[in-house]
Amino acid sequence: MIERSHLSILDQIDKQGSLTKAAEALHLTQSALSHKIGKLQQQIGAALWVKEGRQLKLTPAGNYLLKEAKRLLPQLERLDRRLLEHARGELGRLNIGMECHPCYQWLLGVIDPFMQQWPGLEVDVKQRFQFGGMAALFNHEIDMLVTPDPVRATGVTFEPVFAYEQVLIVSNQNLLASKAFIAPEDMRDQVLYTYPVASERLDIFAEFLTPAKRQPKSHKTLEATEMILHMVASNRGVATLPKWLAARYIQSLPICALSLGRAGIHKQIHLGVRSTERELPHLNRFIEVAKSQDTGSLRVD
Amino acid sequence: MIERSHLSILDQIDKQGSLTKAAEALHLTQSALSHKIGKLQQQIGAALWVKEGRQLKLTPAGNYLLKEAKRLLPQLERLDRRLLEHARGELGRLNIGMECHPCYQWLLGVIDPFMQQWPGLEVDVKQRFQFGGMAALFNHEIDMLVTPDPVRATGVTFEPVFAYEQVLIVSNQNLLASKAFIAPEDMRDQVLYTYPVASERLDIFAEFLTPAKRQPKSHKTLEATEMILHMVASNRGVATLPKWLAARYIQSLPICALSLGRAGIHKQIHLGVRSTERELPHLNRFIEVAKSQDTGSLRVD
DNA sequence: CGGGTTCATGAGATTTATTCATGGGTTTGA
DNA sequence: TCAAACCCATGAATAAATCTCATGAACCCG
Repeated sequence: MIERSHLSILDQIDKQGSLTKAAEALHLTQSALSHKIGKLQQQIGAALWVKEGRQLKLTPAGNYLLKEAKRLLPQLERLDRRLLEHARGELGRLNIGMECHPCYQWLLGVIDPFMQQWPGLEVDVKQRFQFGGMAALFNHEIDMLVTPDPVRATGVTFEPVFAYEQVLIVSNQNLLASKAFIAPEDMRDQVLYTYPVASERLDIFAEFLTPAKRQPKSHKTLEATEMILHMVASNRGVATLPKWLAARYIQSLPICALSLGRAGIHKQIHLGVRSTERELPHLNRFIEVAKSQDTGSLRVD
Repeated sequence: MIERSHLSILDQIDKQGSLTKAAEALHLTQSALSHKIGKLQQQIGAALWVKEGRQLKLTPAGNYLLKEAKRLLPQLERLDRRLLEHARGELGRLNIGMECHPCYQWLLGVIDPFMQQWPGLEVDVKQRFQFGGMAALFNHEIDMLVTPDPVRATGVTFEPVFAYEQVLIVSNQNLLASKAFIAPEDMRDQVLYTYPVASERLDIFAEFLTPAKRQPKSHKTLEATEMILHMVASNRGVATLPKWLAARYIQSLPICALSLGRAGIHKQIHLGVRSTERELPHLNRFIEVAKSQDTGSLRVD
């Protein structure tokens, strides 16, 4: 029976590079740890390490166990933290994951009214996932996924909550600024700024440039929305944003928004939850609040 | 720090219904277990059970922990089993999951040549998943998912390996047997037999009947392909099958196969793996073998 | 109200884990 | 090439934990 402590040992020996240092990290003597791993290997009937020089090197079985340790330990650590929250009397926590950068602005507008309606529930938002948002949902790392690209898979349920148009923002100085809408070939001479995301997951590529077999002059990435806007405002490039978000900046910056193609790129933000939890009252309420925001102040287009 | 043994305790008290019986199941005395849970609760600083009458009842925190236990324990048990396989010197195991009933016949034709090319690797096929095939893939319950409905999500990669047409099989006595192809309204008077799967996941509904707003006279489900064929042969209903699979039975049974719509419903079996493992030699090889089967003896249409 | 059942508790016995002390192998560099 | 530094293994002694036994209190049901 593999225990959590065994997984920690594998992990620490890997992290620290030697049994002696791992022992220290685990608040044990070198001897204690040596005894422990000896017993562990005896118990499972296979070597997990072999001595290579004076170092320990993983066997295939050890490698497998280490991989699983790195997958399972974070889940157990999360368990500890959430149990601590229960002990502190917190009602619970809603962990939200996001797979779309600009959704953050929208999400904030949903979280505020929700938290007022459901006081005591902690809300947390995560944006980075080792194995992607879907894996995080299945692993219970998050309870709800915010994404414009829902997935049809058993075990999760997605619900559209907010429709928006994805537009190109360009400097007023830019020659494109006078156009009624953008054609794929217009991008040929443009520097495109986006968030650092694989280009297959960027709508302007997936739904606009790639089908027309076009490319921008170059493609640069920036983390912060403000930086991207700054680059566009100074006419060093163009970028895509949701129209409602672009609208907030158009008044204060010398930029304008243009549809991508005559029809424009139309997207919907979806909220995904595990199907077994779809009817949980707080999740249900959150989705309702999110939908009602749709017609609220954010709806600028 | 929650240990595996703690999770087992939660699980057993839930399963057995009382601390005393759980103690027995865990090969402990009632006293030992009582001490253990006392200490556990002290350690995490929150009650997990309250005494209700002479029984124990879970608190919200306990309920949360139980839910996580039921999710994590199977993963740890799988870990034990696979480690045992390593100890026995087995090279490894390829766990394949399937989300489409009739794929089984096809899969067998792929597994055989693969196992010959890769002796020593155990292959196992699972068909039931608590939280769906995608969750099983993310949880490492399986290493490869066979499905006709791939999903675009980060963390997994799907690859088409086999194209087929989904056809309607009807008795030669059936009035439809003489038609060139089936129209949605033809189904109005038919009893449809399918595998027991949610109808949204059945192509004949999702791609044929529902878009045309039609329904069969009734919809019955059966587990076994042979039973379904028997019902069709005796003209008690109709069913859908991949064309290549139907072809195997058409010679020996009084049935015939018809396209659904003029164009027919065309599907592809996809193999999905975790993106991080896409390049693993044995998975790569399996996908190659699966693709090469495409042009092999199974290709009957 | 009494027998049967369930869980809790303290003290002592038992098992398990850890440390201490030591030794042997490997690498490094003067 | 040889000593110093580093790394891991082992056995015996010690410390800590876990478990059992014995017992008691609360509860349910007839």
